[in-house]
Amino acid sequence: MPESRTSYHHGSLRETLMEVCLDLIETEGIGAVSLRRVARDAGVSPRAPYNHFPDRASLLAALSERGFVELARELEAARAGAAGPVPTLVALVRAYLGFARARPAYFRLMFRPELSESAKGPAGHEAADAVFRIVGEVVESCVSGQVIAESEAEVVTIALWGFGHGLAALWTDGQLAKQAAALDRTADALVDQTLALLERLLGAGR
Amino acid sequence: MPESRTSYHHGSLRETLMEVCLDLIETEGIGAVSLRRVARDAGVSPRAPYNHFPDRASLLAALSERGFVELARELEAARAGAAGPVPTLVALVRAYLGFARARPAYFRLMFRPELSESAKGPAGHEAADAVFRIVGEVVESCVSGQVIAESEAEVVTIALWGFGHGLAALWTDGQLAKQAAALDRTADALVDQTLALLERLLGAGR
DNA sequence: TGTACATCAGTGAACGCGCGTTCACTGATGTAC
DNA sequence: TGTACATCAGTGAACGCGCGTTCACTGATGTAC
Repeated sequence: MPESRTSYHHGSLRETLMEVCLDLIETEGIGAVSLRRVARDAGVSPRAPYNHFPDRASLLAALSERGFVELARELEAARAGAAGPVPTLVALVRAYLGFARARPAYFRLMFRPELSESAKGPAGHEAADAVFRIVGEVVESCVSGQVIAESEAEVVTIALWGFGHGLAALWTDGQLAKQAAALDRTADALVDQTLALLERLLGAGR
Repeated sequence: MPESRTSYHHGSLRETLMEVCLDLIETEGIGAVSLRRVARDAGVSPRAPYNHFPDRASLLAALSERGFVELARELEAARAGAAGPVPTLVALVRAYLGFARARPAYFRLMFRPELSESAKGPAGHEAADAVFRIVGEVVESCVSGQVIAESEAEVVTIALWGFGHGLAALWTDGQLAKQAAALDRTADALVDQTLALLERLLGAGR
């Protein structure tokens, strides 16, 4: 993704490095990410990234944080676009899955503790908390709407998170496609049906 | 974990290398695994592992396969120890979570496609399929027991897998502990309650 | 509007390192007779 | 039971490589006067 550069200065190298890094994670995995490689792919000398990130870990941490911000944004959008407690909850899970599908590199990075956890600054933690808070709030609205018992709110939140996260992980790692093939289905269809099942289950509690 | 060796020959180096590798993954992450490092930790020269594994990828693939075999064994044990369709299904999920908790190194390795998928031989795929087959069979018995509608069997299987896998992943990656702390609970308690919720949900379908 | 100068964001060479893997070798073990 | 020999499973040095990071430098840009 190195757009050919005409001037000595790049203009937006920081941004380019982040994009290149995401591409690299997506196509070759996190193992392939090195600052040198990212620089090379961005068409810049090995030293150049150090003007924007103090070290390799910082680049990954910055991406992880941005991933959480993006995810929070998409969850907010899903919430805004849905009506009623249960549809909103399902929309949230759908958005979580859609994010993992559309941006697998972010998804992989965000939940890989050994690569970013320690390097994650307070901003990163805050972004991650925002995601969980949104889910919590929507579950809360389900409690108000008497779809979920108050005593179960926390555990339902965890269960939903696990459910969405697991499907997302299996999807981005190709496991779902493999099993779907064995069932003569596509992974997409399977996910859709699974979400429908979830909606029925939650609706039954109403 | 290098037991001091007295003889020139190690006796069970292959086994030792695999154990050392698991330890390494658990304590320092997959990124820390190199053949040289594993050899060093096993108290053996850098060349020694090549008498047992043709290359680095083979060691990881062998471990991944063994992980699936172990998981299948534990799921079988859980099935054998439970009575009735729904309790058996819950026992399966519990066993899946227990496996991830007890052997996080295996769990991480097994589902990391970029590290083992391509290198995985037919034996590896077979072991992975066995795991999914067990879950499928138990869901099938739920269909026979009229706990689950036949039309929903496949999608319930996927949903359960996603649920269990997601909780397991969040648990082993420390995410669950983080959120549990925010709720003034332990991750273990949260998982237990979530499994109880699952049991109630499945029971309601009876 | 020009000019001097500070600062920003690049280059390219170099460092030391651990890695995967290979080479030639050797101590220990097993087997045929 | 001994002995010659094949084979197995180690050692240790060496290779070339890409990596993270640093150094000294330089082209481009912004700012004070």
